[in-house]
Amino acid sequence: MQNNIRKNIEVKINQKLTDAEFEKLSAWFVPLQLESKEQFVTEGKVSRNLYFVDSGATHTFIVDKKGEVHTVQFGLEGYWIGDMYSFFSGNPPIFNVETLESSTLFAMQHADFEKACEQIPKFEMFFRILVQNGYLSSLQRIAKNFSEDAEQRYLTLIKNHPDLPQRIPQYLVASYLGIKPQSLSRIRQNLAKKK
Amino acid sequence: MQNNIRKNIEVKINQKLTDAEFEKLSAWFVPLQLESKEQFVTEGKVSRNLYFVDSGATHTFIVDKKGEVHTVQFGLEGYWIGDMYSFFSGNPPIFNVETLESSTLFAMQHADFEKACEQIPKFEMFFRILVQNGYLSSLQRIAKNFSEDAEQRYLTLIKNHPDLPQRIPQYLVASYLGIKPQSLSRIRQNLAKKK
DNA sequence: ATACGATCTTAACCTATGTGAACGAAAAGC
DNA sequence: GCTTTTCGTTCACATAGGTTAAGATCGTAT
Repeated sequence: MQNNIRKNIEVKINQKLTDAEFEKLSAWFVPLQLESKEQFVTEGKVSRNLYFVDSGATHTFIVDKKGEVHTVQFGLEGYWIGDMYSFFSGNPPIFNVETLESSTLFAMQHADFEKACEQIPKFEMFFRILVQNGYLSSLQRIAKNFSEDAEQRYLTLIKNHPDLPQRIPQYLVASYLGIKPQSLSRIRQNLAKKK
Repeated sequence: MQNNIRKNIEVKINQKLTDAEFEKLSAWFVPLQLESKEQFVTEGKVSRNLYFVDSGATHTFIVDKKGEVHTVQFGLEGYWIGDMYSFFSGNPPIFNVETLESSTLFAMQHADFEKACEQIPKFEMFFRILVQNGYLSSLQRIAKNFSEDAEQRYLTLIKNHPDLPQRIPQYLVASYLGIKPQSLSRIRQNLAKKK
């Protein structure tokens, strides 16, 4: 059942898990079936869970002072999501996370995460790599946001995730690109004309 | 000599290091005295070192296709810097790092880092926290860059680092804020008028 | 002290994106 | 099936920041 998790971990650490290791891990990942538009992590409400997206889609976002939504990342199949700050500190989260389609997640509680790190060194290694990669890619995203305009960022996004426009409402894609929906609409119009 | 490192680690893990632990660690941190404007990590040239800024200042940056510099982060006293991607993977770095003042750094080689993580669990814990914090703050920065204009970002920056304008050339502050030096100059002019 | 290069300022003009509003289309509720 | 939101498009106009270029300052080397 948690086979996607197994594959995901094995690819990242570039090693196989033994069946014994995987069985232990499996027990700590609780399946969670959600409908579309369910917000399961809310700014301010402690969430000591780490989630694996088995199928479906989510987005992690903040709401600014003007009430505007800014998407920090999308979570598609095979992504690990949640509010790491709340997960580790036990303080209320900084981010919100919501499903965008009906989704199957696996949730791991912080207490079980600690056990997993202690008992399965490969899992600890996996997690270190996960966080490192996330950190690096967010630094690169900061730089890209400064050096590329919205059109280029949009093209890169749909090149990397061709299915995204079909799955995710356009106003959320805009919020990920850091522009308004009308601007994304205009960009798409310009791109259509160019062809 | 490496006392700042000791304090830095102890604060982050919220525990004391024993003298024995600290002595071991000390041996793995090699002091490095650099002049201003020395580039010690260069995009493309493998750098398997992690650096602690004991005194001085550095900036981590990328150069885009147009040859423009984008500062990803400044490293002041007490900051940990370097190209984590190269450090862990052994591949060439994604970022460049350069001193902005004459600086005293401590460098830790990757091989020693591995030993430190194995032999001193508190160090491994420290490093996990360091990377997690970095990841979170970069995600927040992405969101802030979208929700605030350059003037607000500038005000926040100098509020958090009042000494920065005296230490760092303005064109680099601009590159950190994601704007051109002329624009920062204009923003400062507007702020002066407002008062 | 002088001279040169690097940095900062200012200003006029340009462009990408924001704003507000109207409209149509698609989706959701009844 | 009809109605009501929600979402996407388009347009006219506003604005933040980019571009270019000219001077003014500052720093450093000679």
